Amino acid sequence: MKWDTLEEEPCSLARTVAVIGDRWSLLILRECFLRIRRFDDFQASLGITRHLLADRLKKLVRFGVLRKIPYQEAPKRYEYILTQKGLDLYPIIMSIVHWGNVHMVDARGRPLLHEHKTCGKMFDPVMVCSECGEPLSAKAVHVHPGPGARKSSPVHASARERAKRAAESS
Amino acid sequence: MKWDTLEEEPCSLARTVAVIGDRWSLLILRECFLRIRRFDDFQASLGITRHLLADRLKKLVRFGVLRKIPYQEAPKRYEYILTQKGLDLYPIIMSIVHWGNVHMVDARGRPLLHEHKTCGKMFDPVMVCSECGEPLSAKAVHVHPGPGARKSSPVHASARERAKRAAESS
DNA sequence: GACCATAAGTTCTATTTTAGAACTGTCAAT
DNA sequence: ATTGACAGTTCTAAAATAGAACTTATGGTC
Repeated sequence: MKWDTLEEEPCSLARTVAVIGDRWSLLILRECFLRIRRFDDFQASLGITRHLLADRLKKLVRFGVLRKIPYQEAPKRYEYILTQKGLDLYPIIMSIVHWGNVHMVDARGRPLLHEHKTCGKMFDPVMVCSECGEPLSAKAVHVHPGPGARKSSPVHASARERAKRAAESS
Repeated sequence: MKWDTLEEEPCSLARTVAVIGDRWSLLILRECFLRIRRFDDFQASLGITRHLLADRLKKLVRFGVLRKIPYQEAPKRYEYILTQKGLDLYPIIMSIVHWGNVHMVDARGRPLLHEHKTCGKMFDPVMVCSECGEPLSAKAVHVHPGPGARKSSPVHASARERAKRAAESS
């Protein structure tokens, strides 16, 4: 696959993967949410090569997730800060962290705890339905093609047929 | 960085990135949630090379996200289905899809719409606090070191000092 | 019995990406 | 004049990926 065409796929997941779907971007964004803003600080705290860091920051700026803000003239120096589009990635980051908390912790326990300033308590993120407020599970969701759907199904024909037969026989 | 050590980092995000943080894994998992289960079907609907698909499926099985279930003997054939650990990735998938819906759609609109069977309405996913039920934003969350935290801060010293000076001067 | 199709991989080479280290340019402070 | 901070760029070697062909096992067709 050509990764520069992924962002044009008729799939919101694929388009988001074009932005954050490599090994470094999510780690860089984690640092952004932890208030890291400068090139050398990203480099030192992540151990990423400078080459790749420059490349990824450029990509995140191009996608409008980060913005370069000058913090000094002579020599020109910039900080990388999250745009609103970048801040909106927070639910993705939090759901990833939460899955890691549940399924990937070792005996020592969670590396980080999260306090909700609004209510003052330690919390976990929960994903709910915008309409009824109930927690979401994969089985309770049905998918419909939207206005931007591709004509042919993304599902391979033979798989479609098998699914159809299975539905008929049930 | 050696990617095989990422899963041992004292960071739940890094450990999850070890599982899903490459370009193909999330796309493979999208297919799983759309009921794709067989090798050739993954291959045909994604256009991934067979080599890489075999590799990624093996990795997802190793991490306990997918399970191989035999569906025929002679010759032995398997289907790949989501385990509970895999099903628990649903909030990550949904938050990624939602971000793409909001920030990456073109003029034609969303490729997919989601209906919540429980309430019967089209919905968007919302991330809320488990304790008070309020929607979460990055600014309303404060991070504390947990029992599994590393001794030294993940934040580079010079950045820490800058943050300290900034806090004192405010 | 020879031939083709299905399915789930494996093997091969060529290309692309990444790692790791060194280097560049600009300015401030000593 | 020298050193250090900062934000990159440039280089080569190593690793990952793409793309296509091949393998193994079985069942059905001519």
